[in-house]
Amino acid sequence: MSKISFKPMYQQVYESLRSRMASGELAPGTFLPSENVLAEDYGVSQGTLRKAIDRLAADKLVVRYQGKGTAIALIDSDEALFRFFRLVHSDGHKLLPSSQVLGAESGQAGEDEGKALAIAAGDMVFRIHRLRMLDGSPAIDEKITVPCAAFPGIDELTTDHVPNTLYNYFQERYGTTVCRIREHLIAKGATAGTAKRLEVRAGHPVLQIRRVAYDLNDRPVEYRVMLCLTDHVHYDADLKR
Amino acid sequence: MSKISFKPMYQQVYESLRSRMASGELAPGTFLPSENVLAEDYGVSQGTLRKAIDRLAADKLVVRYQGKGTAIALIDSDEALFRFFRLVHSDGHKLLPSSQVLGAESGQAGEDEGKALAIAAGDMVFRIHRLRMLDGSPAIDEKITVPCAAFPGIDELTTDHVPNTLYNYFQERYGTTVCRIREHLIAKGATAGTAKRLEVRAGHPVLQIRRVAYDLNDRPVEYRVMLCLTDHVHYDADLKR
DNA sequence: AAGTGGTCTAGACCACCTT
DNA sequence: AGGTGGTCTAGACCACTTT
Repeated sequence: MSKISFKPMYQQVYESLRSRMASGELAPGTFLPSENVLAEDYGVSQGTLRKAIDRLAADKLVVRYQGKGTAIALIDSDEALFRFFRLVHSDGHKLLPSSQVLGAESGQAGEDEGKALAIAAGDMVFRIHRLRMLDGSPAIDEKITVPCAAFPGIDELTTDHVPNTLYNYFQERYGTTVCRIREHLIAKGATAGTAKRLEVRAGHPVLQIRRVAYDLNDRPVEYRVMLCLTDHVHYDADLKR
Repeated sequence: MSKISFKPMYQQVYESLRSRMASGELAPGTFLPSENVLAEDYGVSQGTLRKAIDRLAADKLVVRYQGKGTAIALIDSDEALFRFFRLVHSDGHKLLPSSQVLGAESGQAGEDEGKALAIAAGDMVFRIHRLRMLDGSPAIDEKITVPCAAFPGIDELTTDHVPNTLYNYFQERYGTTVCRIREHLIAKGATAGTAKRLEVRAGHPVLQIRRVAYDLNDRPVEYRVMLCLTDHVHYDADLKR
């Protein structure tokens, strides 16, 4: 073994478990084998194995229940929407946007989409266009692009059957877990189309959020552009060093 | 001992070390006693003590050097500016803004400032107004408010002597370590004054970032409003779950 | 009672830095 | 050589959940 490739055991175990989750061998919602069993399997002590699971738990890929076991995290349930949703009402109260799907159809990836999703321009993608409301008035004009190759059969979705918690759908139907997103924010004037949908004049300042979502293998699985009216809402970022 | 107040030893040690850092007893840039010594002091095993320091290291409050010891993190040096600075050039290359101080004077806190800094409106504050440039053209119109009570003597700063890495200055002169910031982002049209300074027309869309910075005791120590031209720059947010 | 995760210990060996 | 942090082990005891 060459020296530069040395990795601590707990890291190897961490990576192994993580890739077994990525491959679908360990499915969301099920329980891991107990720490004793896993330690035996990997031929390490329980302490070393715990250190690996500590990292998975810190990543929130896994949830521990004392006395019961360790479960592979599900993205759905209670806070499905809010894990990656940083837009909050300025009054502090929660913000549960209803949404109205304006379109859902497949097409060929453009320049931007291809680059964001690490596919070739022209590859098949599926697009969802949706308008999210807040307190009854339109607040977010949202366009979502997803590579068909990663989600076979997704192009059969119709406007009336787009799930409103998409990441939950990815996980349940495709075993794809979104575990990281990256967002680029700028301020710009609303285009004519966006302005009409948001019921403001063209050029009205809107917050543009360009998001790329990554799965457990660090591959981009979704590209999303949101144009937000921030008159009664703001983007909340909390940076701990 | 009542049951509900039970805390694991490693957490007690973590909190103790953290508060000793907050009080200035453990100063930034110095080294902690060795793990063996600390374990002895606290009457715990080395493993338990390591777990406490693991958390401090995860918080980046402390840096470990194998063979040398564990140092209390300094905020200055190389990446002082970029730890909390999320604005990056759209071309990807780094962005080192030069700044031009437009004003630095004390005054009384207004409504917003008081609420953000958890002080009463009317309490003395010190304000810095500064314009940051990017590639030679103005890009950020920045107003900073700091409570005088937390930084005695800061009102003696003059326009020509405002340090450009403020958090570094807080730490070196006052022993105050900014360890967390919270930012609220919205898009809005530039006011007349801002527009003039940024050399755009009034109403031009700008990204407004309202930041509150917190010290180790979780007390707000700075309030900052940045108005950013995002024509060649964007705000970069990375959310791992 | 048996199994699970949660805490804590004592000790071994290693890699790295300093003297 | 001696001290520091980094890894790993084996075992103890506890709290919680299930059977």
